[in-house]
Amino acid sequence: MTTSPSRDGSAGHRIAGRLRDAILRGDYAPGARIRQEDIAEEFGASRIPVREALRILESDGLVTLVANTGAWVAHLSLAECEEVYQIRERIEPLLLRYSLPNLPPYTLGRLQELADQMQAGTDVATFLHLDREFHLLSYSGATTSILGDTVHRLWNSTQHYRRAFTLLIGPDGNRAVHYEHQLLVGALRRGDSEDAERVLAGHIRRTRLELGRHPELFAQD
Amino acid sequence: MTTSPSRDGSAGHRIAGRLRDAILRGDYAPGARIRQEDIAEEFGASRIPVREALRILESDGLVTLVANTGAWVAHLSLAECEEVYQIRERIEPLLLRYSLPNLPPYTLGRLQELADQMQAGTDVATFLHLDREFHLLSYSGATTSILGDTVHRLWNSTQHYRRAFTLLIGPDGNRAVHYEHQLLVGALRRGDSEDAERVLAGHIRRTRLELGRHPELFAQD
DNA sequence: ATATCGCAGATTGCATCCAATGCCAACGAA
DNA sequence: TTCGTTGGCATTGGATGCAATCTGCGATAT
Repeated sequence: MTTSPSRDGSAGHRIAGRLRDAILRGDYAPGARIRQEDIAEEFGASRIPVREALRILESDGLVTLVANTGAWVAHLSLAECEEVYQIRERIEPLLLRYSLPNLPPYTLGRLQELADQMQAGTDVATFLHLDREFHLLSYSGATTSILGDTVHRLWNSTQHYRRAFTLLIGPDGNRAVHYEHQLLVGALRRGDSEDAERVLAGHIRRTRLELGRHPELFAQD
Repeated sequence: MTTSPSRDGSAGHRIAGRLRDAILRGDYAPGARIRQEDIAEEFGASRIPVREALRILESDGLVTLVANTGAWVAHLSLAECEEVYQIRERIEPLLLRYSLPNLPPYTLGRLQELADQMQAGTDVATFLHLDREFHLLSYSGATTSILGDTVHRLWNSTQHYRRAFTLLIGPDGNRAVHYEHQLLVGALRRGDSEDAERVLAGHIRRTRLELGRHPELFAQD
């Protein structure tokens, strides 16, 4: 009774979770319209929990709602995407600092595994999955509530462009990514918070600058 | 047209706005329970738009929802509040940097007015209002979407504790606040973004450290 | 006396139906 | 031909009623 039956208790949350996965997986393109009735039918529910789900996803930054008009899969302009990366560059090192003292050896080992696996080379979909797991796992020691949620939101809202970018240049398009991952794991294993923060900030910053060189990813339609 | 003024957005948004003001004004204490039916009756609406409003306020960080159980006015622990200030310390200078180049002379003059007015001394309620207007106005030149919203959320979620703290030490409890405001306006008028960012970061940091000396503001019940 | 089980009241969650709003195409006038 | 208007249609927003779930109090057994 205290386990987790109420986690996905409400239909609204269940629908939100499934929709979130679908959007993050790329099943819906940014800017695509979402009709309440379609989703309701797809999940065998009425439109009330669908509206609930859309609200949740809006607060996640994955959906844009316009009153009396409809819902669309959120899309970012290049400027907005760079903005997100600027925010991440400043707060993810902070989150990492909260996390580092609480990372158990097992997790540090797993991080090394993930970095090695990415460096060894994989397909794009796997790389995206591993990269996401790598970074979010490095934050898993943090017991923060607001900061962790905020970072999650930022990751989600840029997931699509991260995929588009990786598809463009390939999972090995820039070796620096792997070097930075290795340096980050090294700093974490030494417990060197300061160095880890610096490497991470540089990692995010470099990604932002690379993204800025590909405005075609943000073409409006 | 002859009906009620429901044209300014959906009823859910109207209710959310009114509730938000009430919470920020302190009409509801953190941790207080919010029953859907009470709010619905108060606004002469059904519970559907009330739930919409509660969702909006949850994404604002002002309300905590628990499935099948209810809604409460959000309350922060000291650790969470310090966390919010750590985030603000890192991203508000960034927002200020986006804003500064677009601040018109009129706004700079108004900022000077506000700083002077606070320094001249007022009651607590007025000080809180002026301080909020001052800082948010200094960000008004920024055309950012995500960053501005994030900062707004953080301000809202800590508003209650800012009020409690100011009530405790008075609007003149620490002169440094006014000096920092004056330094900030000076840097803004000179267009010195770097200095403005530094002053602002210090301002937020000092406030965080002061808050940390008053854990009694966060007593749980 | 204390802990546990169970029932009743209260509260939230969801489905159905109806109203309001926005979009769009067809029509008419300049 | 082009612009403005108007009507219908599709979609979202809201109210009511009912089902599911949780909290609190009381009874009972140990």
